[in-house]
Amino acid sequence: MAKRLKRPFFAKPALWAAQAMLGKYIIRKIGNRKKGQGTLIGKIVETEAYIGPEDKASHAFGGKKTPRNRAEYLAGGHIYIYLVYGMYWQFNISTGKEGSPECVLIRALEPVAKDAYTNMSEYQANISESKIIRLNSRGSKISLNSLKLTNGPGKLCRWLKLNKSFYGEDVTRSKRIWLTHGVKVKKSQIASGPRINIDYAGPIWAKKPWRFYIKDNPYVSKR
DNA sequence: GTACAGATTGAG
DNA sequence: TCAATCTGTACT
Repeated sequence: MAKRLKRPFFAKPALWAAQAMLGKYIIRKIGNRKKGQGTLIGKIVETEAYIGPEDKASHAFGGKKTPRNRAEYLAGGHIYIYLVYGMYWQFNISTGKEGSPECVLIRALEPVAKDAYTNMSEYQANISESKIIRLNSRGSKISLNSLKLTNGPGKLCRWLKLNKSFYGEDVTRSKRIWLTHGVKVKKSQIASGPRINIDYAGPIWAKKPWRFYIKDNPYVSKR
């Protein structure tokens, strides 16, 4: 069984965790079997780091704490999820120690399917616990060539069926969502650039290269 | 009570 | 380029 990432991993600073999460797998168990749902697995290929009070782009800028963003302050490994533009959920995982409002925004996933592996042992080594991987949106199968289902923060939440009920959930304990070690990503394969759509933070903070992604991965959100 | 803008997306 | 869509937050 693939090992679940534990607290120490998430207790690290957001800038470290945002890069370390690349290549990790998000395992999402969906209880309703009726519609062929079982386990969804996505490899993290794009993230952004929000480092807390001093970061003008952070929801916790200046130490702001409200009912909406309180999950950012939880110990690393808790889910901070919120709605933007009235329709899209944004999936973040808090990092750092309890009381430190850092988090990592998950911006894109590569759906992982059995077919994507070159051999069965590699497949089983990584996701032996899961049974069915169904790449679907709205219950229907999609082909592996469908690159547009998880290449954005709003879209991947739709794919993983995440919503407010996950607010504050602890991914080191949850039975419906967690992370595993996935595949190793070499440092030379990691690219970085400015975070997306945070112009409101002003040029200094908007330019910080705190968006990280796997080079040449086709599932990275398009610029 | 009310105004307002947003860590996006897909269509035109 | 722009509308969709909605709620937490701030301000009257």
